[in-house]
Amino acid sequence: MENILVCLAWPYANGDAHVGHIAGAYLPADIFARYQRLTGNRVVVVSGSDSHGTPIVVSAEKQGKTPRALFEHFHARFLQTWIKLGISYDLYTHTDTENHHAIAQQMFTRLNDNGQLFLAKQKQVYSEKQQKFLPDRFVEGTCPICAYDKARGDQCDNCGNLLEAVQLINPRNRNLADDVLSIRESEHYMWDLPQVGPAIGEYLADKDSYWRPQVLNFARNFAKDLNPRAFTRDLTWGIPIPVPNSEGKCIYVWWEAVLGYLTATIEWAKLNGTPEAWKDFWYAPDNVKIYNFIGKDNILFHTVLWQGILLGMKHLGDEAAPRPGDNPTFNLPYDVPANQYVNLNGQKFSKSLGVSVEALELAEKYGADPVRFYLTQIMPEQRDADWSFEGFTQANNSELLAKWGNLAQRTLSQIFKNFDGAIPIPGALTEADQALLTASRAAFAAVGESLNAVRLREALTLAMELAGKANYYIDQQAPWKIIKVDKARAGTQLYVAAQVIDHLSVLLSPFVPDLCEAVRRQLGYAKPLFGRLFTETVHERTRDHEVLRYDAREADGHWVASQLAAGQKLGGEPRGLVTKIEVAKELPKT
RNA sequence: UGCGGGAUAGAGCAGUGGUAGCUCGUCAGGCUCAUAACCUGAAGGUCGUUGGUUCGAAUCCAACUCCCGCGACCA
Repeated sequence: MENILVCLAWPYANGDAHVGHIAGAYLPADIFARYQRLTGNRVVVVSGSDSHGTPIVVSAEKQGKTPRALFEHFHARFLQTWIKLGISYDLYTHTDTENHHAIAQQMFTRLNDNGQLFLAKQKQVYSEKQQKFLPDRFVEGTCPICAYDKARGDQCDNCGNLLEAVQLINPRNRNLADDVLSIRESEHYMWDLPQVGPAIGEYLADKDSYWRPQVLNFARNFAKDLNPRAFTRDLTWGIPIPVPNSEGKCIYVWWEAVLGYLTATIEWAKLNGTPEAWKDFWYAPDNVKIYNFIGKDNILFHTVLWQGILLGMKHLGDEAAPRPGDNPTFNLPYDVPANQYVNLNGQKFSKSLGVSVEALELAEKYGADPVRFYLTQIMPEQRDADWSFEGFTQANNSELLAKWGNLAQRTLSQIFKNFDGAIPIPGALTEADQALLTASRAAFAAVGESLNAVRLREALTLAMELAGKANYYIDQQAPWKIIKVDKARAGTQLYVAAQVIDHLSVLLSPFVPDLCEAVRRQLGYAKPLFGRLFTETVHERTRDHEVLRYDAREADGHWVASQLAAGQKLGGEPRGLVTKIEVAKELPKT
C-alpha cells in the first residue's frame, strides 16, 4: 500500500469555475484519486479556495462588500461545484482559516530562522488617494524605452520590454484617473531563492522517465537562473508577517497559497481525529507519492518555487516536526502532471469577454458524467484543446450512451425479461466467451497502467474499447435468437456479457462514477464503489469555515476483475441510465 | 525579442526510421435484444513549408511559417 497525496491547484475565490479549470486540474486529479482508492492505496485529496490578494479586495470594493464576504461567496459556489461534479476531496478548505494563518506564519519564521530571508528596500509607486502601494499592473505611463504612452508597470505592450513601475514617465493609476502618485520606499523581506537552487536542480535531475517533457523542460530552464524574490507585500488583505512593528506587511499571496497543500493536509488530519497522520505524507520515508495537479500557467510555482519553500523550511518545528524514523526534511512532489488549456472556439476563457462555460451550470443541466466524460476525451494533456457543444453532444450520445449505457441496457433488459430478473447460471464456455472474458480481465492491468501514469485519455479509450468488444460479442452471439432454441446457451451468453459489464462498471468508474454506481445497483450490488462527499462547518477560535470532506466508510470498490455471482438478483427493471442530449446549445450567459 | 509547447483525414487524437492508425462524423450494407441504440464495409490524409541525412522519414538534422502559453509581485 502506498500513501498518495493528491494536491489540486487552489482556485482563486474571485469567480466561478469554468470547464477549462475542470478539465485542466480538478477532473484529472479526481479520476486519478478515484483509481488510486480502488487499488487500495491510502489516498488523500486536498485543496481549498485561495482567499487573499489584491484582486479580491478590488472586486469587493466594486461590489460594496468586505473581502471576506466576497471570497466566502465564491468559496460556497466552489463547494457546490465540486459536489455536483463529484470531485472527491478529502478536504476542501480555504486560506483564511486560523490553521492556515498560523502555519503560514510558521513558514515565515522557519525560512527566516534558516537564513532564507533578508531585508531590502524597494521603491514602489504609492497612491496618495488610496493610501496604498499600487501593484505594478495598476500603474500606467510612458515607456522609458519606446515612449509608448500606455505602458503598464510590469511590461510595455508596444516594445515588449519588461519594466518596473517606478521607471514609467508620468505614471498614473489605471483605475483612478485623478489619483496622485508618488514614489515611496518600502522595506520588504526578500527570499534568497538561489540558496536552494542546487537542491532544486538535484530534485529535477531524475524526473525524465515520468514527468511530462513540457513540464520538466520548463522547470529546468527556469531553475538554471534563480534570483531572489520578494517574500512580503504591502497588502490590506493577507496574512501578516509575525514580526513586531511591521503593520501592513503580509506574506506574498503566492507563497502562502501553495503552502495550502501542507496546511490542508494538517487540517485533514485534525478533522479526522488523527492529528499526526499528515506526517505519513509529508515526512514518511517510504511508500509516499505526492502529486500536484495544475494548469500550465502554474508550472513555475509547482515545479520550482514550492519545492524551494519546502527545501528552505526543511520541516516545521515543535510538535509538527518529523517523528523518529521520518525523513529530516519535507517530501517533495513526486509528479506535477500539468495540463494545457481548454479553449472555447479557439479563444481563451475570459469572463470579461463573455467567453466562458460555467462548470456548475453545465453539471446542473446535464449531470456530472456527460461533462466528465467529454472533458476527459478532450483533456489537454499534450496541447490546448477546444470545448464545443457539438462535441459534447456527440460524446454523450454516440459514445457514453450508445456504447456504454446501451451495452448495460440491452444486456440487463434481456436478463430481466427472460431469466427472472437474476443473473443466469452459465454453462460451459465457448472460445468466444473465453476470449471476451480474457480481454475483460486483462483490461484492469492495461487501463490501470495508463491511469497510474496519469495518461487519462488513453485510459478512457482503452476502457471504452472493451465496451466495443462486448457490443460486438453480443451482436455475434445474438442471444435474442439463441434463446428460442437453447435457453441455457443464451443464459451463458448473457452471463458473459453481464460479467464484462460488471468489470466495466469498475474500469469506467473513475471517469463516470455516478453512471457506474447506477449500473452496479442494476446488477444487484448493495454497496457503492466510492464514498460520499459532505460539507461541514469547522469551528475555530475566532471564526468558522465551511469545508468539503469525503466519507469512505461505505466504499467497497476494488480494482480487480471480480467474479459475478450467478443467481444474483438484479436491482429492479433496468432503465436507460444516460439521457440523450437533443440540442446542446450554448447556455445563457450569467 | 527570449523561453516552453504545438502543427497528422471534416472534428478530436495516437504514432520517435521500414508499406499512415484510432474514435466521432459521412456514405453503403447487416441486425432488431437495446434510448433509431448495436455490428460490418467504404470513401476521406502528398503527416505546416523548404532543404538535408539515410537504401528508406510523420518519425533524425537545419531553416522558415503559423497557433498557444510564460516572462516575476498578476493567483
